[in-house]
Amino acid sequence: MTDTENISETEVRILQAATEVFRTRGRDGARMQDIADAAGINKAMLHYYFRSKDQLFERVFKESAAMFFERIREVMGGEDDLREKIRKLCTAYIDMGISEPYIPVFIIGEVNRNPETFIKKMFDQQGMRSEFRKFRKSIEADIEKKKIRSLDPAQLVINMLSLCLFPALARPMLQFNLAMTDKEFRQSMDDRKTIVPDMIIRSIQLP
Amino acid sequence: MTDTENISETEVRILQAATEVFRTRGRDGARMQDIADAAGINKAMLHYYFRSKDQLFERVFKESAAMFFERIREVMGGEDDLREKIRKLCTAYIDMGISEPYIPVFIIGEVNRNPETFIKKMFDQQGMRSEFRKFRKSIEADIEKKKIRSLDPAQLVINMLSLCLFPALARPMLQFNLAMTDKEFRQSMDDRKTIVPDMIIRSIQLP
DNA sequence: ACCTTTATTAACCAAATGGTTAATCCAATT
DNA sequence: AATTGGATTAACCATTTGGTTAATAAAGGT
Repeated sequence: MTDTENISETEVRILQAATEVFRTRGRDGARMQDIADAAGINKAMLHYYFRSKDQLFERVFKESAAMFFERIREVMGGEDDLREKIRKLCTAYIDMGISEPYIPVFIIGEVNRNPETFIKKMFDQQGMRSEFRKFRKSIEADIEKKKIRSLDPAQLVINMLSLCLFPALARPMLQFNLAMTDKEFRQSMDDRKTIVPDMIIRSIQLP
Repeated sequence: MTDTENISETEVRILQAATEVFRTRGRDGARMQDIADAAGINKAMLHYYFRSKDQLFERVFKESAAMFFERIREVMGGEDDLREKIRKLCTAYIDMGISEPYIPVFIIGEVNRNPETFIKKMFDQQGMRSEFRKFRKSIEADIEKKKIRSLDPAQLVINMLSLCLFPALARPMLQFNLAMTDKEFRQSMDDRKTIVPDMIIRSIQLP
């Protein structure tokens, strides 16, 4: 996503540091000084390159959102058979929840604290709505052909995202209340890579 | 939860205002002055009754957590048949997501920004772990009696919470990207009160 | 009426924080 | 070598913010 050409090394380091700090502390919790320290540069440089905290945040958020939506866009727009799409998407999101859990946490967290207009502007650039239209069409075709039971495509998407992403969002709570060790939690996320698609597929199968 | 006796009217108003402000703005985003304004009192009163922002936040968080866990505790510990438990829990949580969406958003949001020790201390008082132990036992009994397929009780809990709570957490994102109006979203949440339990129950049924 | 305790307020304070500035450094250009 | 333009820094500034204080009002007990 980030233009690697025509962008100074300092700028890259700032963005990396800002991403780290914003994702862990959130927009309000993040301190410009902390970002500068993490990048190993002077605080004034942040403003030199990005003018304000708002603009720096916007940049980081946009890039995180792009990563977040990349998978779902690919899968929804792809040419695979529906079952295959479901398996791919679940694996991709559960993996993201394991290896980069801060991304969903960050996106969901900020989306809930910001005015609609701001968020809409960011999501608009993701082109999700057109991909979803395609996906809806292909689902409707499958229903027509009686390959799957009649269902609302939006509900299918919501179910997939819920089952894949919620555990990453709620990890500290789940792990504590269900009395799981780090290892056990990690193992159960691995298990979910088959449990979840199986469950989804069973839910769309004809009776 | 809140002792209505032995607590001044001012204290109650502060707590209501603080709950409102913390839930919408988050701990870091919340300003003591805003809370005072919302309560219609002087800022010094906040410190008079609750000493510090931290302690006020802790109080609000604890009460929110109590509401959040109340349902799952009831259901997991109850005497109902498993299918009935599942239906009750799903309805309760989806309703919470509709009528008080800030509660799950708040809990999940803060849990991800705070040190483990802090959170653990709060969750400990919810007595969730012992309820979960009972629930696990009853599931294992059902598996033994071949009433349901063999499964990990923790995964069942994770699946229920995911399908019920994620939509409330991700609402702004889902609604925008799936191009749903407020009315449509609300309707689809209502639909989920049957979709979700059906899906869960189908997933635990013997082949 | 007088005293004590509790509640409430306005004014104040110190620290933190986002942002600015003026000076300096440094590499490329002439 | 001198000039120029962007990169970088230390010091500074204004505002915000959580928290305190000292004075006052109200309530309760004697």
